[in-house]
Amino acid sequence: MALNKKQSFGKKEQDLAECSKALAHPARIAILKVLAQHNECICGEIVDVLPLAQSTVSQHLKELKNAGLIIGTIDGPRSCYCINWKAFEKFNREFSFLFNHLKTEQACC
Amino acid sequence: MALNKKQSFGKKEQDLAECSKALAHPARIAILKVLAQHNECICGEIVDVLPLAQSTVSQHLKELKNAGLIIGTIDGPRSCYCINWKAFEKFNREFSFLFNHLKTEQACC
DNA sequence: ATCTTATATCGCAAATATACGATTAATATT
DNA sequence: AATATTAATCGTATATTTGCGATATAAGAT
Repeated sequence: MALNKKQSFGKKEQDLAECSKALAHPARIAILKVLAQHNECICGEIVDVLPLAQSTVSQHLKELKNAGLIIGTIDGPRSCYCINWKAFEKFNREFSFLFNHLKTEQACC
Repeated sequence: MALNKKQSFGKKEQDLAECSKALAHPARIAILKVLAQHNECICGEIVDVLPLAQSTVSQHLKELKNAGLIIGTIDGPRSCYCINWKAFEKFNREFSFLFNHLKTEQACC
């Protein structure tokens, strides 16, 4: 039975995996790309650009928000999203930290 | 129906997502950590360290291998894995490239 | 007050991922 | 040749993700 074994791992491993999971879909990468390219926040424009239904895009946005990778603010009847650069830098740092141990002295393979 | 819409996105988005997906489980992060810490390749030692069955670990290793993040060579009756640093560097480069556009001039949120 | 617009949420179906025990394959050891 | 060891694969159950239409919510326009 696929019981949840994820909790058996350390917090750092879980956090990194969680963050990676948020990036694990081309639609969410595409959303981030759009947000990065526009200096100002966007909302339903993302729906126009992506080949997905509005409800699906909304769900992807929610996942990115939950992972802390984007920030969403309500602006009248519309929502405004933008990238949380601090979270990205943290991700990058954690990522590098974990694998910067023996990069130089690789003995095999 | 959850038809595969992933193919509707660009190759770069798909590749990045694919790579991220490989990192999207704490077990696989843990495996990579073990491989990074040991200068030499490992195999069933990973099974001893992780709280998972042998078959499950084997499956995770396969996914990491398919994503190109690790390299596996057969050494007699045992298998020997190690990190593919080049793939990691490529991932890091792609990742940074995608989000290094407007990091500095953030106007909102 | 009603209508429009923008977005989130719900409910569902299909697809994928996770996990394990059992089995298989391949090599060493006896 | 028979046995033990190591790891991959198969079959299966369960859990999670993906995707959409329909509906709800919330604010602005008429």
